[in-house]
Amino acid sequence: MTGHENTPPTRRAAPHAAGAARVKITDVAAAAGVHASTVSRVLRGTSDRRVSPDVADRIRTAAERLGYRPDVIAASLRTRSTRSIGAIVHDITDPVYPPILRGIETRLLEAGYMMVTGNTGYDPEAEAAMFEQMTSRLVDGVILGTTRLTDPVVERALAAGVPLVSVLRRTATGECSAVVNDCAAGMHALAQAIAARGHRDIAAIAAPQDLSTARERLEGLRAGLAAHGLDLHPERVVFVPRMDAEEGWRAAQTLLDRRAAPPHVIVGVNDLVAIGALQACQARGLACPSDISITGYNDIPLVDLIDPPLTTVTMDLPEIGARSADLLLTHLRDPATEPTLVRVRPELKLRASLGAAPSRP
Amino acid sequence: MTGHENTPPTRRAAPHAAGAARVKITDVAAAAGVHASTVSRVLRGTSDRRVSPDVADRIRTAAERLGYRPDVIAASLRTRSTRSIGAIVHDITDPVYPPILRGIETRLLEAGYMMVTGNTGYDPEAEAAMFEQMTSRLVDGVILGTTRLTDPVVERALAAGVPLVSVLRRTATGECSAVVNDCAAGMHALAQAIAARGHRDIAAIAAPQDLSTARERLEGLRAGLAAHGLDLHPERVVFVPRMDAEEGWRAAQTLLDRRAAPPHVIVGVNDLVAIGALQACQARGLACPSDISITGYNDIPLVDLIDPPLTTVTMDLPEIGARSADLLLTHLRDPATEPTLVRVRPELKLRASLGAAPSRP
DNA sequence: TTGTAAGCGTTATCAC
DNA sequence: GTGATAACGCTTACAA
Repeated sequence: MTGHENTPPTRRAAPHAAGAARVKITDVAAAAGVHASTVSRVLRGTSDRRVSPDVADRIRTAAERLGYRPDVIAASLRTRSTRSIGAIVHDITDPVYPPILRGIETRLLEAGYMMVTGNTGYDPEAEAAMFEQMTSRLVDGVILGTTRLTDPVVERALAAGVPLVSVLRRTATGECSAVVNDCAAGMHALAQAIAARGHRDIAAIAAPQDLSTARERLEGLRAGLAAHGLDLHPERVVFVPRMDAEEGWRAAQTLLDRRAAPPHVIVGVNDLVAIGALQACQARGLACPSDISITGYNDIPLVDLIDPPLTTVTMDLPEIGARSADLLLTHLRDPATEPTLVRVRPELKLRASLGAAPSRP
Repeated sequence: MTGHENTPPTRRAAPHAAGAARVKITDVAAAAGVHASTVSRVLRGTSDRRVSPDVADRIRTAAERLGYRPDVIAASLRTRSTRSIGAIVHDITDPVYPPILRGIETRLLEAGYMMVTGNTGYDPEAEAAMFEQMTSRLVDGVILGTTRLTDPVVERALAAGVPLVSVLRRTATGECSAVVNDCAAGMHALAQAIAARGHRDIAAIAAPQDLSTARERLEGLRAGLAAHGLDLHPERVVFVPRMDAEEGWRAAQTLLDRRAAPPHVIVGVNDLVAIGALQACQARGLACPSDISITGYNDIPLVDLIDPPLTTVTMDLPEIGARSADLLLTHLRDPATEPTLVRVRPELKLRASLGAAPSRP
């Protein structure tokens, strides 16, 4: 992993950009014997004004022959639209994001937009910086996957009139459009399954409550458990700063250290955390699910194949991405569109990591 | 994936101009009592001409007070640089790509560049279309993760003088810079481990040979096996069109159908394919590794936790991404830079999915 | 139906 | 040191 070797050169073909000057719209116009504006009208397909078919043909032929491709930057300067949008996420290596981004991109391409992506690593300052960068007229709108319940970036977007859709998470007041998973519903279903298996001592690894997902999952779990006469003792809840496996491991250690007896179940705020917790338990000699049950959320790839297969909650991430793109495109088309909240219903995936309650006290 | 040309112009979007007109450089100039060009000099920090400190201060204060942020599009039109680069991959939901993209983005942000991403779904036409879109002056250069051994996109980039670096894969002739994993080395190590465990009947699930990764892995495997007196019978090789789990499943079925006895080992071209094969074997009642061994490549997240843990080859993907970004930035700074090939050495990860040869014939 | 001309906001290149 | 001016390549009222 450390040993790199640089192989020197084959020979370079031609010098660089210095070469062929870009063919521009006036070149096409000259070749077709018309004015640049006519070329623009034809190639852009503006329907308000028609051009005669033969002129149009001549222009298209010339453009083709010269290999003309419009300079999108120049066009953007004039039209005030870059036909690209920004997507900001915490960490693209969190498996929950790629399917969402894929869904977004697919829909955007259909609409002729490009996608600019940015990772912020859970750093609010990086979130703000990324947003500023993107909205220096680089993008027409933003899809925000880092949204906090009260989010400075969202406020900034609102103040600056930047079209913005929140994906996966939402703000407290719903002043911007969002496409989210119904976390409460997912957690209710999970709580029901936990109660049905006779578990009484429930623990949770929760995440910062300024993210709607984290908050709704914790509250949903509490409410769901309460419906079956169960609760979460404060000693049985640990908060992690980031929702990854390493933090999950650490949190599980904390949980197990707090009391002599391990809990019956550890409910992870997401799959990565649950996997970290699972490893921590196994490292301490606790077998899952016979000694302890563990659950996650998101159903990321391969959690159905680990040992034991992880009980989790699944959702249609590409669909969530696609719908957020749709929503943003709607806002772009009509800035007066009211903020909308789209909830996508999740589905419980029962697997072996959630077993029957152990016969311990 | 192909039809993303023009959408009928619904209504000229008035991108984020909800109300407040953007403050522009002339506003700052007026507020500071200087000319716009002076503002530009100060804010941009061009060192060729010095501005008196108090004027500079006045300008910075005014800019701050007015909340001025330069219009990057307008600047790009003038400077001919957008300070963003494009990253093209087959499929961002393939876990091999996110760490690479993360490495690329980190390095780019440090250098003040943004990243535009695009997925092509293994479709050469989509690759070409994406490249054209991006290089309509939207990006200064491209990092290509879809590179084929002879690649029209690379040729196009060369002809058009678009700075381009290939990541993960490379072309046959090495006419463009590339940062790759040393697949042959990885496969040699794997072949050695296979031979050492007494396996004789080796099968492979290979991928299209127009990708350097696929070709080098297959050839590396062949060479590695040959070094131990083993070979790959043609009946024991299946090619998949895409390197995902579904195709791996299908390919394994094909392999198992071809002969009465299953092979001792199935070597997957990557982890996803190996996982699909593993599931297919298990579905047919073959236990891994007691009845059959299976190996992958890439060491994607969680393959160490599945049942059985997957033997695979790992590499430093963020490093590969970062180095490709470095290389592109170098080409951007000095277009005369010679094409360079960087090889990153991989490391074998021996896990339970590779066991001893079964005692069958 | 097509041409004319005025920008879009910034920066490079001159003057002064 | 600072200001004036002319692009950068394209789009779009408006004129013809």
